[in-house]
Amino acid sequence: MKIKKEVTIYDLAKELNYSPSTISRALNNHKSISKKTVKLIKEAAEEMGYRPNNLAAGLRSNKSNTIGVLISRINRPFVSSLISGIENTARKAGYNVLISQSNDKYQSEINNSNALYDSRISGLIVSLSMETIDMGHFEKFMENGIPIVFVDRVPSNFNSYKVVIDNYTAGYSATKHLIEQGCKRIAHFAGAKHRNVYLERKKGYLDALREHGLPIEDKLVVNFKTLSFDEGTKATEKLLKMTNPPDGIFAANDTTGVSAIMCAKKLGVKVPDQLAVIGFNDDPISSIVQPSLSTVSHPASKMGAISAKRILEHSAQSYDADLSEITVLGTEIIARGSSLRTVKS
Amino acid sequence: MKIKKEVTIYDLAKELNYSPSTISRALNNHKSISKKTVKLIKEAAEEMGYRPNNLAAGLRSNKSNTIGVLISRINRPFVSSLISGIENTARKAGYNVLISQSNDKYQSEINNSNALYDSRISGLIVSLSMETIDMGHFEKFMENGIPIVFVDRVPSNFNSYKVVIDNYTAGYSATKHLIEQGCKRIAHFAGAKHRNVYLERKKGYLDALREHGLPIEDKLVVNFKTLSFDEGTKATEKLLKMTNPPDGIFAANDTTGVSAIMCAKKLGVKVPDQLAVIGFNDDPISSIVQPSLSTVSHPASKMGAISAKRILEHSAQSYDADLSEITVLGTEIIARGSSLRTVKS
DNA sequence: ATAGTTAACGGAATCGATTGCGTAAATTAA
DNA sequence: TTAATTTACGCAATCGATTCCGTTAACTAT
Repeated sequence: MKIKKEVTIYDLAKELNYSPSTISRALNNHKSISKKTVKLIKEAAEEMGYRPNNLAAGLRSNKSNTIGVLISRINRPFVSSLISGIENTARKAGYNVLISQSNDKYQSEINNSNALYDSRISGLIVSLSMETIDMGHFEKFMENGIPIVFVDRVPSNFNSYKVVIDNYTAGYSATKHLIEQGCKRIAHFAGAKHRNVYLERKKGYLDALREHGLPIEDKLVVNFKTLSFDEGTKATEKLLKMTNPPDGIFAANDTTGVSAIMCAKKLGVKVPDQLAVIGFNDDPISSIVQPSLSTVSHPASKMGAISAKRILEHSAQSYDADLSEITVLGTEIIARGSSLRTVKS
Repeated sequence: MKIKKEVTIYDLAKELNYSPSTISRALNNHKSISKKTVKLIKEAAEEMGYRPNNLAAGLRSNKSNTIGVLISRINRPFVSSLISGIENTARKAGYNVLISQSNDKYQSEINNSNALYDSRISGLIVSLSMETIDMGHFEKFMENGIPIVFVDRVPSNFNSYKVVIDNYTAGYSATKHLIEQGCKRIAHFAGAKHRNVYLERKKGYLDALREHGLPIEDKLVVNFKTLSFDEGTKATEKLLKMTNPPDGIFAANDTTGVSAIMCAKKLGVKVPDQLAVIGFNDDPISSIVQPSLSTVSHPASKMGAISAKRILEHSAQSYDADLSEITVLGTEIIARGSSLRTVKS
């Protein structure tokens, strides 16, 4: 296989009897080059198969036009939609997207953040790993003026762009919804305490109970490690076999919400009449399970688009931007069969 | 915000009284630098916060250590698992992953392939868009020695690495499975004819019917445009309202398979006894729907890992590699409630 | 007609690594 | 002890753009 030599602006310069500077300017629509020349050069570039070298351009101009994404794992509905939103808006602006998954491991997050840094990304979009507490590995980005947008799973002790939903209100509303359906003893499937999303959903749950005069029982709050299906099944079994089982569950994600429904059905517990369930995220499985799982909408793609836009805006302006801008998106309760009771008990 | 000047190998050279070449070699574990010096330099680099500049290194060495991925859309279970597999193996080898989604549009695929090319990726992994027929936009990669791995949705008229499953056998086995369950009139939900995956599944379906002496009816083969849930629902409705409805459906993906189950239930058609259904992919929804959807396993993550490995191997060897290597992975029929009949009719 | 602008382009340094070639010192072989 | 290697590094070109400063010619204003 013969490997062709690539066409550079020097080749174009020689061919057209212009200097490389003029070629470069023409290709970038610099105003000091006449329209005629620009047209001529662009046509020749096209014809000769010229393709810019981003490595060279990035090295010199110190702009890679690349957004780095640091997430836990890609193959989950929320995350893949998030990335889809990022990629679509980045692409429209001519930016590339570099991805890396930490698999929820702290050390991987550090390594990956370094790898992305080494590629001199224009900005970083991060959803923290489950384990991450220390933020030291993000400081070099700030020091070098590379904007970071934390999305969904954000830190509380680090000042930077953030794009989140109102997890507290969502948790409150989800719980309130169950209360309105007549639930008196509502359990909660909670995630890692140090991750804002789970902490706030739990706070919303607790406050909703309090404000509606319902008792808070420690035994009804299950702390999950990974919020997996199996973990959800076990927790549900344990709850339903209590002498005084709950009549409602607010699960911090849809996976465990669905597991609760399926487990309850297997145990002969009627959903929603004996046990009402609401999840979180609006994953595809939530509308497939029978009865379909009530849930909280999570604008994943939109959050991705906004995050990317923050980076693009930041790159566009040379002056010092306000790095502490926080975007809070609203959510909606999606009431489905798993919680809508015909006769309220 | 003060922006720090980045530390380069020149800074290290000055600080340690070595030449930049020695610094570079030491950092890359070049054998001609003594162990002592390597250790000294690496420690100083660490301490001074040195981070390599991939743009500079890539420009000079003509290796970006980056894999480009070109897929239709990320937020689908198969694709996100595929990318997850790619990313994990690429990362282990110190490679970055650039992603781009065509949204199944031909022109976007062209634009994205150019964008990836401009970043001088070390290799490209492609799952073709629904629309793509012409392969011209991939030629410049071949001409410049950049390996392409086509995965899942591959071209028939382009010679390059390919990683696929045996769609024909999978289609044959899925259909045979329905036949073994007693189905006599089996419908097929088929995808775009020019995409290998759908074409071959259909071929397998047709041959299975033929070899088992079942008639082939045009009306039972539904050609889908996007294989979406709504499309599946409509098709199922139409089929079930025929005077002589099918007693089995082999759907080319799980989404339409699930839609068939749900539609049948709504119309009062018993699954699997009156209508047995099998899908394709083993998406999460397939094990959630009731009855759970029989399907064909699709080793998405493994295919991603293998694809990435092809690129890594190709980059490692300087000699001309055999570009036409095709990897065919096996699949398994996952028999679940939607097709397993207690009493075979 | 002359000075002052503007338009259109060229020269050359620069970004931060990598690497072929050269060389002095240290080590080994004979 | 001397020649032959080997070890451990330095020099300087190079990758392919971008961009700060000119410079020339055409044009405009007075």
